[in-house]
Amino acid sequence: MRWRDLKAGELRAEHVGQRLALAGWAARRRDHGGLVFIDLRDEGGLAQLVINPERAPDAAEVAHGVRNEFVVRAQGEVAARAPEAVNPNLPTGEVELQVDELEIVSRSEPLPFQVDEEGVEEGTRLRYRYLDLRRERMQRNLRLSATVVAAIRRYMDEHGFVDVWTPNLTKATPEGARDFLVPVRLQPGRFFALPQSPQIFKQILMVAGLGRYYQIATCFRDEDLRADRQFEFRQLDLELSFPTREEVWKTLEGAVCASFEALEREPPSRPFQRLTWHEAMARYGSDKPDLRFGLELHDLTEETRDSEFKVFAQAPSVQYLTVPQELSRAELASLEDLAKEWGGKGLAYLVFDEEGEVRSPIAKFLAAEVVEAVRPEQPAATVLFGADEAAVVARVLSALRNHLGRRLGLIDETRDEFLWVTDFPLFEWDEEGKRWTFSHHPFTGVRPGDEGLIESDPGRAVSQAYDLVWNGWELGSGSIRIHDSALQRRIFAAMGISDEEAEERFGFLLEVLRMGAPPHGGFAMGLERFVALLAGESNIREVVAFPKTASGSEPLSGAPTPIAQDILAELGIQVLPVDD
RNA sequence: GGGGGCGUAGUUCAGCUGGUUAGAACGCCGGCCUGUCACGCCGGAGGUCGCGGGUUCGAGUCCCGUCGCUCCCGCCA
Repeated sequence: MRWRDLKAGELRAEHVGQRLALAGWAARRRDHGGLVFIDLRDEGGLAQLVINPERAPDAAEVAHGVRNEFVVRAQGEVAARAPEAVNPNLPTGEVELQVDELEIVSRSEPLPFQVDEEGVEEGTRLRYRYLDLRRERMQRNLRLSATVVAAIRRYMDEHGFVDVWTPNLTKATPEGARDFLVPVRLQPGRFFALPQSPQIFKQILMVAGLGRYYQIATCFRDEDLRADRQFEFRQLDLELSFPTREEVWKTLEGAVCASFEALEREPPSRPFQRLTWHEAMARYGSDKPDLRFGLELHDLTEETRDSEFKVFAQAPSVQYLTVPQELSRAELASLEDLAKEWGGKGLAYLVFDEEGEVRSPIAKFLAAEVVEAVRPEQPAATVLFGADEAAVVARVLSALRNHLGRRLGLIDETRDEFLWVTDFPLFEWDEEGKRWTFSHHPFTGVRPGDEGLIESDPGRAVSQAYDLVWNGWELGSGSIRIHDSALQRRIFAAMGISDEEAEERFGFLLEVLRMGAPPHGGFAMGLERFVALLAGESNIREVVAFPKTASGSEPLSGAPTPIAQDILAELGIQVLPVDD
C-alpha cells in the first residue's frame, strides 16, 4: 500500500476525478456534526478533506475523533469545489478530496502550543522544536538554507574547487577563541580541540598542491552566544593557490550571486563596493558599515584642539554626525544613554532650529568658527559629537548612526549593499596583555612594502585581510596568507611569541611553509548569517534546526549534562567546582 | 565578568496607588450543528502568579536573593 499518491499541497484542478490517497497532519478540523472538514497538512502545504456521512459513514465516524495534529491518511476522489466554496487563500483552494476511507495513523496529545500560533516564547519553541519546525516559517527557512547550500556547492564544484573534509578532532590553539575540548580514552589527560575553523588545514592543502579547496565546514567556538553567534556554525571555507585578492573576491561574489539566483532573486550587482578599513572607520566609525543610509561621520579634532571646551580640546579624537531633524530633549537623553552604554562618557550636541538658531548646553564654550564648521546645509538639524579615544568615538557614533538609521527610517529596506572592507591593520594593541596582537589571525599576509613595519612600527603595518559585509552584517573574512616561513616567524616575534614557543604551537605549520609553499589566500563566510539575512530573519537561531540558547544549552535534549564519575575516571578527568 | 528587558491557565496576554473567589482569547473536555475554511452556538475543566525569603492585618502587585529566557558590552585568532 502506498501511503499517499500526492503531496497535499500539490492538489490541483487537473486532478479532479482521480481517486487518490493523501497523508499528513490534521492542521484543523471543522466538525459540523454531519459534514466534517479537515485541513490536511504535509510538507507540500494544505488541502481540504471533506467527509460526508452519506458518502462514507465509517470515515465520518473516524473524522469525529480526529484532533489537531493527528496523522491521518485519506482515500477518496478529487472534486472541484462549487464556485462559492473556493478558498482563494489556498493554492489548493479550488479542489478538495471527497473522502471514502479515513484512517488515524498516529494520534497526538494536545500540543503545548498551536502550530499556527505566532508569538510563542522562544524557550517553549525550542523545548518542542519538532512542533515548531512544523510551522510554515521554519519549513521555509530550512528549505531556503538547503537551497543556498546546494547553490554554493554547485558553484564551487563548477569553478574547480575540491571539496576536502578536514578533521573535527584537532590540535588546541591557545590563541583566538576558547576551544571546545574533547578528551581521549586512549590518551588520558590529553585533549583534542574541535576546530574554530579549518584554517591551518586549508593552508596545508595549498602546500599539498590542491590548487582550489572548499568545504562547508562546521566550526566550534566556546564564546558567549548572540543573535548572530552560536557555539557551532557552518562556514563556506575556501582557499586558492596563486590568487590575487580580486580572484578571491570574484569567487565569493559568484557564490553569493548564485545563491540569489537559486532563490529566484535579483542578485546584487558585481563587483561589490570596496572600502579600505581606514575609509570605513573614518566615514562610518565601523568596519562593517550599513551602506543603505548616509549619516556619515566627520572629523573635528583639528578644529577643536584649542577650544575653550575642555572635553573637546583634550580628547584625542572629536567627530560628529548630522541628524537631519531637530531632536527633542527626551530623544537626546535616550541617545545619551545609548552613548554611555557603548562606552561614551556623555553626548554633546548642537540643535539648529528652523531659523538656524543654535540650542545647546555647550554652544557658549565653542568658538563661532567651530559652530559654523558643523552648521548643516539645511536648518532644523542636530549635530551629535563624540569626543574621546578614537576607538571609543568610532564605537559610540557608529552605534548612534545605526540606531538613528533604524529609528528615523533612513534605511531603504529594498536595497542590498554588499561591501568589501580591505586593508585591515595587521596588528592591534592589546591593552590587557600590553603587547601587539593580530587583528585577523597570525597567518594573515602583510601588504607588500609594509614588511619593514612589523618590527619598526607594528601599528602602521597594513595586512592583506578583507571582510565581506552585507547591510551592516559581517558575513565573513579572509586574507592572502603568509607563505614564507621566515616572515611567519617575524610575525610571531612581533607578538612576543618566542621561536621556541612558535615551534611548540605552530611548528608543523612553520615546517610546511619551508617545503615549497605556494602563495595562497582565501575566505570563510558564515553560512547561518548569510541564510538568516536571505530569509529576512534577524536571529540565526531561526535558520538553525536545533540551536543552543543564549546561555548555551539545547532545550530539546537538555544538553549539556553532567557525566558519571566512572566515565570521567576512564578519561582521567576530575571535575572541580567552578566559581563564577 | 558587566548592563537592560521579560517570567500570571497548555499558549498569548490583562490584572490600577497592596485589599473579597486572579480574568480574557485561543487551545482542551462534553453537548448541538451537512459547505466550513480562524466554522458557529451552549456548557465545563484548567493557576505553587518562575522559585526562596522578607515587609505588611493583607503581596501577582513592594523589598532582597535566586533560577530561566532574551538583547547588548566585554569576549568572538
